[in-house]
Amino acid sequence: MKYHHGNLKEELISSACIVCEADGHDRMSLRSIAKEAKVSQTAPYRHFKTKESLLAEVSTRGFTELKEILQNANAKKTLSTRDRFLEMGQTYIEFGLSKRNTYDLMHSPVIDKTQFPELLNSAVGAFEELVCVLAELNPGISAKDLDIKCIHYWALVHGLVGLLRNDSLAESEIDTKAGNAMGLVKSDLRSFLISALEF
Amino acid sequence: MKYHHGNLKEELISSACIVCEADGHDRMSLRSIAKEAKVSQTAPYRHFKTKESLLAEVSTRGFTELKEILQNANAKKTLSTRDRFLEMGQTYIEFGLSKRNTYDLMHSPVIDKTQFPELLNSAVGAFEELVCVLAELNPGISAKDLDIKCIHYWALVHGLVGLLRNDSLAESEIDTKAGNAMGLVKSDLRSFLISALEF
DNA sequence: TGTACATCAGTGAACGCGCGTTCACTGATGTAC
DNA sequence: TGTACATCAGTGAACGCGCGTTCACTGATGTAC
Repeated sequence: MKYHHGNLKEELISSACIVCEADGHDRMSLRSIAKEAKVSQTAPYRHFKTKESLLAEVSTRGFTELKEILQNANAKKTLSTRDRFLEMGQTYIEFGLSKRNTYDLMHSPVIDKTQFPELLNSAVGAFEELVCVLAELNPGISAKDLDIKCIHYWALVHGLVGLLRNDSLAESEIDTKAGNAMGLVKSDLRSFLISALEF
Repeated sequence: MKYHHGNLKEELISSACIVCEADGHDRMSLRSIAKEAKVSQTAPYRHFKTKESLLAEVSTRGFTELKEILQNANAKKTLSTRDRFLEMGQTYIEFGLSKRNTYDLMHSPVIDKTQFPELLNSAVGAFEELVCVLAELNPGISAKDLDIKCIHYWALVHGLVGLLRNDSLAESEIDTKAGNAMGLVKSDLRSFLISALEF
């Protein structure tokens, strides 16, 4: 099933991922994606009804990748549950820092997740990886307490990504408490996680 | 020192705050701010060199307000230190949820904080309110451990704001674990904070 | 197998829009004598 | 106190730009007979 280009739909999605990470989801244009894919600016409309539906694909890819790397971290069965949990936290934060613009898109309200079931599924999938390891780490925990723990640690790593990305504080020339503390955390993320996760 | 309008600079800043919260910082335009202030679209240029410098003022106001409400929460001297800390956490989260677009601007990279010292100061001011209460709550703690605790709790509430705002998960029609857990936390924020803050 | 036709992926020009910013201006306010 | 002038806040038209999307098209591919 090859027409002209071959597989432009796929090509457009990966171009969109590249452009999103390069320019940021609020500055990326459909035109720049088309250019990246080396097709005319109207070609995407053969495969995506709107710009939003293409962005939804980018977001879905992001969540799918996040889920996979979390699974990989949790799959290191030579490690203790505790160490796998730590590994997942670190993995999550590194993802958020290295793919910051994609991470932003994933958490941006510009895409209405309820209109893209596949996107919602991939987002929930990443969350459930956290549920698994926390259930293993806390045997016999009630469902409600497990839920609360999940949100707790999710909020912690999500928030940390947000703070660490804020270079103006982290790398502030001004010698402030906030700047100092941020540098401390950034330079030894693992130690921070250990103390924050209260082991 | 009243010309024509009187105090257009102030008026523009408060109009900008209104428009920012209404439209979101990435969708607000200088033109709409001018319209809100009932002046021509070029009038702002008499008081602000660029759009960015006006946005910096909005962000500064946000941090200043945040600092003030945190101070107010911490000033309720009839409460125990623990309860004041809880109060501050709740206050922070409620601010993030009720002024979500302003909160976004405050954490957005569109404004280079290092170019607006007053903005940086106000941001650091809010942070220092957290330092105060945590120092009081943990007498004799080392400076380094205090820093780490600050980042820890700041990340927690910051992350929670991010998650709770994500309505597609929180109010998801689909009956997912993530949706359930989020609803649980949202409906009783205080209980969640108590368990998350590990008292 | 060859031909006529239908389908459909990709093109290039054009649309209308909102934006930040510039510019020459007007007219009110402040000031020097 | 009155007048002439300088200052400067706010105006309205215009600029150039990039954007999402539409449209009529072209030309390659697939299909029926």
